[in-house]
Amino acid sequence: MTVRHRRGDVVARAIAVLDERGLEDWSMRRLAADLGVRPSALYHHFPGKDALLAAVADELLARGRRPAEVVTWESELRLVCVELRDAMRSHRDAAEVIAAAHARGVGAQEPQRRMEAALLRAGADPDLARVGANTLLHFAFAHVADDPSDFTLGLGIVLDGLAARIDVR
Amino acid sequence: MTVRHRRGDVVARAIAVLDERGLEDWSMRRLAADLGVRPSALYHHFPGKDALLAAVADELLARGRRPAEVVTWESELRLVCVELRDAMRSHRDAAEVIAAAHARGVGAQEPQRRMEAALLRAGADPDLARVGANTLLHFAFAHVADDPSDFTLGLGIVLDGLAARIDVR
DNA sequence: ACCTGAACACCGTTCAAGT
DNA sequence: ACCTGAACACCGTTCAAGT
Repeated sequence: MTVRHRRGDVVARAIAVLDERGLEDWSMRRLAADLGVRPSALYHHFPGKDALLAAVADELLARGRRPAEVVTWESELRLVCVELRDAMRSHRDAAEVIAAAHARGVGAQEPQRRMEAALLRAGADPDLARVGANTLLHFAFAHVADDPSDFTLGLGIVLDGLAARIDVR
Repeated sequence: MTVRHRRGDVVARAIAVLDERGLEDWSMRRLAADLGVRPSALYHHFPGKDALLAAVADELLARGRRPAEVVTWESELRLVCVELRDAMRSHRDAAEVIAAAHARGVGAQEPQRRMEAALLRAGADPDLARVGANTLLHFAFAHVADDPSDFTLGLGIVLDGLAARIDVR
């Protein structure tokens, strides 16, 4: 008699193990044990550890999305950054998981695309939109641990710099 | 007959192994083999892997420092960011090593302190100096892989935002 | 001061085979 | 579709002992 899971079960349990143990102590073997399954069984659902953690990152971001009515481009950028920040604070070591997936180009790509699009709509030229989105994204990555007020202050600094460059053209 | 090394030899060889194999394949055991020594010998020089890699990070930053005559606070901040960027590009995976050491609070603390001091001298209040230094530091971390022109553009965005907040007070 | 020898408690991944 | 069993090639770290 064997235990049987679906892909979604595995991701959900992976997040639970993350909360219980932290990323440092997260392993394919630990997750398998937690699921009551042999390590090799995980490779039926995912090609490897990186892919599994990328799926975790995407799931955390998806959970954090909220329907939004957005008026100005600045408020849209703020919203994406705050959503991202909240996703990164939603579970233990979520920030590392999301940043790592993004760095490998294997997940967590959506926030960047949304911000780049918003900047283009605002009238930024393609270079500025790309660099600006990247700057904001990494700003959010870097300041997960800050006070909300520090986060807002830093975000304002970057947005002011962007606004100055958009108005000038 | 045994091979004998000093702390500095170990760090230098650690950097060489990083260049040859990359961080992914860097291990205490691999470094030990490279030095012609048993893994346990490394624990005579360093308490563990994290401490050894923190020493690597500090060495890479120290190598990248150049004597500078600086006039404006903006040019000083630019200089620190460029030095940091250069250190992060000086060897394979140097960026990850430096960022990880900084994140653990175990090394690579100097650039941040220099930038905070520069901002204070420029007349920023303590909160702005702290947050600004952090923002710039993580900006540099985040944009190692960018074109020099993208790096300069993004840096300008952040510096403009800072300048606006310093002038206003 | 610097190193060996030997062990402990782990890893990620592969693959033939089972149901 | 999902899992087992068994193996391969690794990890970081500790510690008594050697020179």
